[in-house]
Amino acid sequence: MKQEDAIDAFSALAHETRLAVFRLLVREGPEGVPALEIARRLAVKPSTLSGHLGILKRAELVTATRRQKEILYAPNFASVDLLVRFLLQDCCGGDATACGSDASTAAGLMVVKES
Amino acid sequence: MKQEDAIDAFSALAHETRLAVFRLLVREGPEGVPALEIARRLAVKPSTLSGHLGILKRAELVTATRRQKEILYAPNFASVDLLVRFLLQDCCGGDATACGSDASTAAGLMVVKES
DNA sequence: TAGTCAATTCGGAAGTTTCCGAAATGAGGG
DNA sequence: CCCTCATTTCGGAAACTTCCGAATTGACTA
Repeated sequence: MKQEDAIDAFSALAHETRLAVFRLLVREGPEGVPALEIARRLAVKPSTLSGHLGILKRAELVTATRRQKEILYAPNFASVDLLVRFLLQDCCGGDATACGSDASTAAGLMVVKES
Repeated sequence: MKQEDAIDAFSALAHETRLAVFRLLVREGPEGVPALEIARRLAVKPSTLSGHLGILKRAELVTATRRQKEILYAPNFASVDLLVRFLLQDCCGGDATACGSDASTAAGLMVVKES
């Protein structure tokens, strides 16, 4: 992952509506939710939502698949995983025990990094 | 964690210089690095960096501690952990096996969520 | 092919973020 | 107390982001 891609992903999530969309999709799971249903549930105008979905899609945080007339949006968990790994890469110069000592929860993320 | 806090954190990371600062601090570990050394290593003007460090600090992604004349900045791993948990909260309506099926790496993040 | 429903594109006004030089603040040491 | 060095604050111009109505595209059905 390049820095630029990480910035696209963080920018995409750094917005009230887009973060709400992503979390809604995470809750709903891999099946996906149609654009217009997302718009209705979050009380956002369809044209506005379309722009936001485009940004999330370009950042590869969501996938879009057509089902008849509708387009279903679903979260891309693999991208979140890559993003977190990128953020914590080479933590403490590679000696992960050095950061685990003061933040027990961070150790959990280190395990992810190693897996 | 409130949505607003998550947006502050994602916005903070959604910038070339700030992301580079955070990753530098992750690599350096919990000891911390003085502001002016960060500025030098990333070739950023001190006044510009100061604004960026303030944004990272307000988002609670870094901590600042004084050591004599210098202020040492260090990453806050616990906040990253909270942020990822917030993002993936109630994944697949609570049935984590539903998302693990198609993205093996995502399962790693789910483990974090459960720990 | 015409009709319908779902989703996207476009324009442009309003708001927000970014940058850096110069000046100000703050902490120590002599 | 004064000096020095580290860092922050301020201003204001340039660049980017956000919003939504109207028009458009695209896909399925009859």
